[in-house]
Amino acid sequence: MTIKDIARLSGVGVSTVSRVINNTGYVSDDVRNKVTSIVREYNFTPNNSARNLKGRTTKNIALLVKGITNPFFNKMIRIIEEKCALRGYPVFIQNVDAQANEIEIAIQEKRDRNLCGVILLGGNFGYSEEAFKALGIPTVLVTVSANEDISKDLYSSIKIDDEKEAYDAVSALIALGHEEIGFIYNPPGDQLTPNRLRFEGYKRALEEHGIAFNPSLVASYGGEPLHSGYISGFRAAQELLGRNPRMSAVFAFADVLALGACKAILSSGRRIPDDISIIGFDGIEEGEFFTPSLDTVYQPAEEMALASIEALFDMLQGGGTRHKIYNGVLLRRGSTKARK
Amino acid sequence: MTIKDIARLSGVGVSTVSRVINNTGYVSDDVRNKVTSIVREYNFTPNNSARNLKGRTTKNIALLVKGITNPFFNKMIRIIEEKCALRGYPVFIQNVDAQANEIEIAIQEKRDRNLCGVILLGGNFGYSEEAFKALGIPTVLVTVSANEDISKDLYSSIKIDDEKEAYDAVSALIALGHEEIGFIYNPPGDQLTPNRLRFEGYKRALEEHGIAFNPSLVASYGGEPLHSGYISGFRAAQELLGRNPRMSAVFAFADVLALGACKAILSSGRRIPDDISIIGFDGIEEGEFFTPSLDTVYQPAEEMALASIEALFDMLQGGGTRHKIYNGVLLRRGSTKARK
DNA sequence: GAAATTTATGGTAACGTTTCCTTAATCGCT
DNA sequence: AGCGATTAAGGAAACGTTACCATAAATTTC
Repeated sequence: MTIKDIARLSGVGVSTVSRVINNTGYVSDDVRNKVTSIVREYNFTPNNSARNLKGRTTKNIALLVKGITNPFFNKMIRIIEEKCALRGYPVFIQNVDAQANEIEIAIQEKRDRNLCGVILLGGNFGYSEEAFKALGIPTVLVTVSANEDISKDLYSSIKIDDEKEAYDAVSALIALGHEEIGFIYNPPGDQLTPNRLRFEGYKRALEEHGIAFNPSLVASYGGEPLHSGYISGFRAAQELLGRNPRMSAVFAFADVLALGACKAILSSGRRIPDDISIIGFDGIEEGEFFTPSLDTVYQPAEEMALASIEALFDMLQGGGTRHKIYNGVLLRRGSTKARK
Repeated sequence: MTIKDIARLSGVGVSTVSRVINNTGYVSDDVRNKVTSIVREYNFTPNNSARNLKGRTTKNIALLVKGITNPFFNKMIRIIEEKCALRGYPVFIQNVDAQANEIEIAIQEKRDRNLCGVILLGGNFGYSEEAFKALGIPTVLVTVSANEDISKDLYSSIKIDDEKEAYDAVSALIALGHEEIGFIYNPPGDQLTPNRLRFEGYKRALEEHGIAFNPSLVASYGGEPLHSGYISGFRAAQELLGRNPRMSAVFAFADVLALGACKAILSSGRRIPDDISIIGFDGIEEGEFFTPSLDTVYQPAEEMALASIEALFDMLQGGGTRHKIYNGVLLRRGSTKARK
C-alpha cells in the first residue's frame, strides 16, 4: 500500500495525495475529504524510509545516557521518549559507558541513523568545539554543560548548579555540628563534570566553615563499568568507615551511591541517622522507600526533561540555543541528625 | 558523500562499490582494496534510508516494555539494546502502559518504522492469533507468553514458570509457620499474565497446605498509570495491615511492590522479619541494598535477555520459534523468619 | 580448441516519497 | 471584458541505495 495506490483509489494524482497527507499547498475540500477517507479506510501510513530519503532529513533523535542503569535517569528517559514519540520523533536510546566520549558516539550515530537531533543525558568533560561543529545538529546537554571556552551557541543545556547544591548540602551537615564528613563520588579520572563540580562544592563548604579538607574522607569505587552505583557506594563507604572511625556524616554524589553506602553503614552496626548522617543527590524514588528515607538534593527531573525537549524542538525549528539552570531542593526525610 | 562519489573517486561503477560494501558478488582484490581505502578515507557510511527503502526491510527492532520504570527491566533493556546495536540493529525502546494492548502498538510501530522484529518485555493477556499474524514479523515475548490456544509457531517466548515459582515462595513462608500470608499484586483487571499466574501459585500453595484462601489478604493498588511500583506496594501493604492485624507474612508480585510494602510495614512500627516476613519477586539489585535485604524469587534477567536476542536473530535468519522456560532461584537474604 | 562455466564489472530500473514545474480553472479588479 | 492573482491538480525528476541484467574476460571442461 503506497501513495500511488491511494492516488489511484481516490482518483487523483500522487502529488495531491502527498499534499493532503502533509497539509501543504492547495487542495479542495472535496478532494481532501475523499483522500482522507481512503487513507483511513486502508490504514495507510507513509513509508518513512522514502520520506527520509527524499527529505534528506529524518525525525530521528538520539538520547545518549551516561550510565543508563542509574534510576535517576529512568524517569527522564521515559518522559523524553514519550514526548518525542508523541511529536512523531522516534528516539534511539543508547547507553554510554563512563569512559566513552559520548560526543564521538553521537557523531557516529548521526552518520549511521541520519539523526536530526541529540540529547546527551549526563556526561563528560571531554567536549571540544570541533566535535560540536562536526556533529552539526541541534544538541542538548542535560545535567551537564560543556567547558566554559566553548561557544554557547553550539548547544543548549539544562542543569542545576552542581557546585552550589553540593555546597548547600554539605553546609547543612556542618550546621548540624558535623565536622568529619565523608564524600563519595565517581572515580575522578572519568572527568564527569558534575562529579568534579559537586566535589568542589564539598570542598568549598568545608573551607568556608573553617574545616580542613582531609583526603582520607574522600572515596570512590570504579571497578568494571558494569558496576552499579549501589555496589560502588557500598564499597566506598566501607573504605571510609575503615579509615575514619570518627566520621559522623557522609555526602554522596548520587542517591545510588548514598543508598549503597547506607547498607555498608548499617551492616557495620552503626545507625542512621543516630551515628552517621547521610545526604545523597538526585532525589530518586528509591531513596524515599529505604528505611530511613534518604535526605537528598532533589533535582526536578521531570521539569528538566521537558525543558530539554523544548530546547531541542526549538532548535529544530531554527530557534537559538538556551541555557537553563534549575534549583535543587534539599529534601530532609530522616537520614540526618545533629551530631551527638 | 554518496555511493556515486565513492564510485567516481575509485574509478569504478556504483554497483561495484555496493558489492564491496555489502560483501556480495564478485569483486577482484585490487578493486576491493581501492574502494575500501576510499571509503575509509572519506569516512563514508551508506545512507540507511535509501537502503531500507530499496530493500523493503530495515534493521529496526522495537522493544516494547510494559512499565519501563520497573528496575527489573532496566538491566534487560540495557543488554538487549547493547547487543542489538552491536549487530547493527538499532532498537526503539518504548514504554507501554498497563492498559494498552502492546501488540496493537507493535503493529502500528511496524508500519511507522518499518520494523524487522519485535521484543515484548512483560505484557498482557490480550494476544490474539490474528494480531500475531497481522504483525507478521519475528516476535519474542519475554517474561510472558501468549494464551495456550495460540500457535506456538507465531512467536518465541522466554520466561520462568510464574505459577510454580510463586507456589514455591509461598510454600517457603508456610514452611516457616506462617498462615496469614498477604498477597500484593497488580490490579487484576489488567490481566497481565504473570500477575494472574503468580496469584494462582499463591492460591495453590495455600490450598495444598490446607490453608483457606482469604480474599481480605489480597491487595492491589492501581491508581494512575504513572504510579510506580513502590508507592503501589506501600498503599497495598497499608491496606493489608489495616485489615489483617494478625498477618505475619507477605508475598509480593514484584520486588518494587515488596519494597514499597516494607516501608509501610516498618513505618507502622512492625519489624522485618521479626514481626512480618516478606518475599518479593524478580531479584532486583535494590532489594539487596534495602535493610533488611529482601528475600526474593530471582529471575535470571541477563540470561533471559541474551536468550531473547538469540531467539529473535535466529528467527530473523529464517529459523523457527523457540520457547524457553528458566528456573527462578529463591534468594534468602534476611526478610523472612519463622513465625513467633 | 570450442563450448561452457566462472569471475569481474558497469548500467539502470526500481523502492516510495516530496517538490518543483506545468497547466488550467476560478476569482477579484479596474 | 481583460488581466493578474489565487486556487487546484497532475506529471516527473530527484533522494541514495540495491539487484537484476548485460557484457566481457578469464578459466575450466570435454
